Amino acid sequence: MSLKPEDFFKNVISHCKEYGYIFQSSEIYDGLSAVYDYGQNGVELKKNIRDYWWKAMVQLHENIVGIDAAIFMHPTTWKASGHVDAFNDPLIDNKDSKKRYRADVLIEEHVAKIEDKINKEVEKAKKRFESFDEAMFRSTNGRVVEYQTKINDINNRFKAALNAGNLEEVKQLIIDCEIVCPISGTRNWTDVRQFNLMFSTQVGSVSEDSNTIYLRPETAQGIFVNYSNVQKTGRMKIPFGIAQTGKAFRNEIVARQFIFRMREFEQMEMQFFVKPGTENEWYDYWKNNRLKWHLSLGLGDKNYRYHDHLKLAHYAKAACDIEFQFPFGFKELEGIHSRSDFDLMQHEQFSGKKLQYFDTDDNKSYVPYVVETSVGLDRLFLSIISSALREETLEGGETRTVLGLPPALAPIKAGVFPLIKRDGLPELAEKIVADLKLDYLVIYDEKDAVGKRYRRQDAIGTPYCITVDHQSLEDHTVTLRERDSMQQVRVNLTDLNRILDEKVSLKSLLRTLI
RNA sequence: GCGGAAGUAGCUCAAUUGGUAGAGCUCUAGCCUUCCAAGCUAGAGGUUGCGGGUUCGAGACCCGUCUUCCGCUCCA
Repeated sequence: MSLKPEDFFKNVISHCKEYGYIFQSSEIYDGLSAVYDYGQNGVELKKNIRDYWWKAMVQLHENIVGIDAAIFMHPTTWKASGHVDAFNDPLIDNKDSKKRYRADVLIEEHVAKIEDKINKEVEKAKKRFESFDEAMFRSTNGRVVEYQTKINDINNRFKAALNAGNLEEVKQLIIDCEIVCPISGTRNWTDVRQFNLMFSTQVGSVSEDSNTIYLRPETAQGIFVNYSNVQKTGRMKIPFGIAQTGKAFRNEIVARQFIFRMREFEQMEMQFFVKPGTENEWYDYWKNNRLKWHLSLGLGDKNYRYHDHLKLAHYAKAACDIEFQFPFGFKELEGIHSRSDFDLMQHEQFSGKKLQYFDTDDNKSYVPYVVETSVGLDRLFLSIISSALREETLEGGETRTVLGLPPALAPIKAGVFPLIKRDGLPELAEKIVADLKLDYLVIYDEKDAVGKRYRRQDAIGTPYCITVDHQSLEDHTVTLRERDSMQQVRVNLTDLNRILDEKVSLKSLLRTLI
């Protein structure tokens, strides 16, 4: 593909729209930013990806079960998880440099500078006096006391402002401290805005107070709060996992790049509960296992890489991403995190319920450690569709647009065509459709020349086309045309089911994982 | 949120300095008959993203707004 990545990405987006994969949300009302709808083909591809993940996780692992937790959860869940506190950043922009800062960070840095000044005074004094009482110096030296008072004032004002949710006061504090933008050097600041990661809504009648609940920003907490339910009712023995797919919602500051970062998106997560001390080996196991799953899609091994996190989130002991080479560069596709016992401990503390596991081998109880695998279904969708789309130049200079989807994931498994629209060919084709549709989503098409029908199916990624001709009426054979090679073979009607089963069923993909 | 670019039929794009909104593909009905986007006939599809303004007249110029793409920023 000689197109620039930027233009190629535009092609992907318009192809998605043109062929019923993805539409912008509420398009007739000018759209809704960073929200997208899946069309008639998109919903099938997405469902197939989800099924493949689910079967690879739940069906192929005897010690993994699934759940489907509600999107609404008790508000305390998000206090326990850290989402309420950790994601309420006050933000401020410098109008000259166009740079955005966290207001709290600006103030903290300012305070740190004053502290530096104090330390310098202390150092100077240390050199000057033989016997030096640092505590005494700090509490009596005029300049140091002045600095310290300033720091205390700033901290007090800042805390009070944050607690009161008074963002104007935060801005005033930045102005009063004469904080300048490190880039532009100016004090030309915008107002401070609070950015909330979580969407909130009200339960019960509208006017009742303090019934605010959140739309979950991750599905994982639904698993953690059900840990005990599943462990007990499923008689699960550690190590075991709980899988879940579902919608999550994040109020991203900038949500862009098509379906890569959306405000409403679907996660596929699996939380694996292990004995403390064994988390590292399980972390490695899932790191390998998940990459193997991705590679099985056949999108090209060089399109994937690991990215180990150096800076870790508050709950994590180790974390890595599996990144994929999207049209706009390598970006996170899946995260594998060693979450320690952080989440279950937090929920124990906030709920007052024991979330422990009695290990019969050791004859003792403990809170299990967790290794998480978390993949974005929409990102996976984008990785697949963007690497599948290609434009080929055929002999004779014609071009054809092909969506080379993994056959097992393709929305429509086969197109069934009568070569011409008479002589009983449509009837036989309809009969084939009636038979195949019990197992697969197939499509009947009799409009236009057969070559055109082949191309139509190529563009939506249908892996096989079955064409009925006059010979079919005599010997019950049809031509089976393969999408990528455009090769045709003559096969018996009675073999169709077996051949499709081999080529396009999820089973064929799942087998590569074992 | 800031800066840049863009928005015309389902898709890809035209439309002279401001002067009747068009083509190809797609789609629908029919003819023809046929293994790789064939041909013919007829038809559908538009308040030029939306709202104001300037003008005798706006797709074009001005203002606002929405959406998308790119860059910055943020990202459990």
